[in-house]
Amino acid sequence: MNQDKLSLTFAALGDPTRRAILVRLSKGEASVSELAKPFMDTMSAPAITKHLKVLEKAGLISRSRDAQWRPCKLNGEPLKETAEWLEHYRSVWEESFDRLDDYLKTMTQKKKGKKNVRKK
Amino acid sequence: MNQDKLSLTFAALGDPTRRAILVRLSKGEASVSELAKPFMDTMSAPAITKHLKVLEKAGLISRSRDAQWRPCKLNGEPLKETAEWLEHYRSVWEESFDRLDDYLKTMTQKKKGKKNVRKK
DNA sequence: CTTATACTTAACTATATGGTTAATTAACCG
DNA sequence: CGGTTAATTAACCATATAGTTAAGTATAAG
Repeated sequence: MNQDKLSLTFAALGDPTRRAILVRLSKGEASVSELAKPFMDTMSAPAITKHLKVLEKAGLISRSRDAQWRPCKLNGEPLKETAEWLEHYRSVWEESFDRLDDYLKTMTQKKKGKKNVRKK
Repeated sequence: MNQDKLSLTFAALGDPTRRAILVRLSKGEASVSELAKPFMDTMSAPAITKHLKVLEKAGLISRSRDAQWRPCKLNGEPLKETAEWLEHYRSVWEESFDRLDDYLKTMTQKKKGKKNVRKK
């Protein structure tokens, strides 16, 4: 099931219903039925309960109790950690222009053929 | 299978083996066997092939051909998109201190009881 | 006490995921 | 040609995921 925190978070984010729930929660606490409302026509209540469990296991939400309601609130911490993981590789996507540039230079040179890519 | 791009990317990132592969690729192109090396003792070659397919379907890597080798290279674009999705919610984790502050204020007041959270 | 509302649990189903071993394809090397 | 290396495909398996319906729990409200 991939126990590590990052994996749980990324996996939880890998579902559009769950991302939509998080977006809603970023605007403030909400009860389960409030969260379920946009999906009422396409999804049953137990399905939402399950999604909430996934989010809770990933630490993305926490839940309290208010009479028969179980208000959910967003916990940003795991989002922060995934953002930090990605940030570590920002150079990869920012340097893509540079690498395209390198590639074009290599192609227009066309002196010695390939073979300089692999080492093994 | 969750077709949308973001879901595919997040799901692909939800596995530590695949993240390790991406980390390796951020240091430059590599053949499949190079990528497989750190997992040789715990995982078979076909398992790596499958992980690479997941990464490829998410657009995170692209593959070329060099004799019997199939060098993989990282494509940062989807990482950028997931980072942007997360960035949209940066305020959520940055404001957590403020919200804690609010909470403490509310608790020390302790005048009118709860019930101001839910609307439904 | 009964009923309605909010939500969860249980049991089940279908498909996806992550892994395996064995066989296959493809290219190079002597 | 025959062998070796690189990687994929096929067939299979166990478990996880994402959903369902039906039943159960908990609280509020008449």
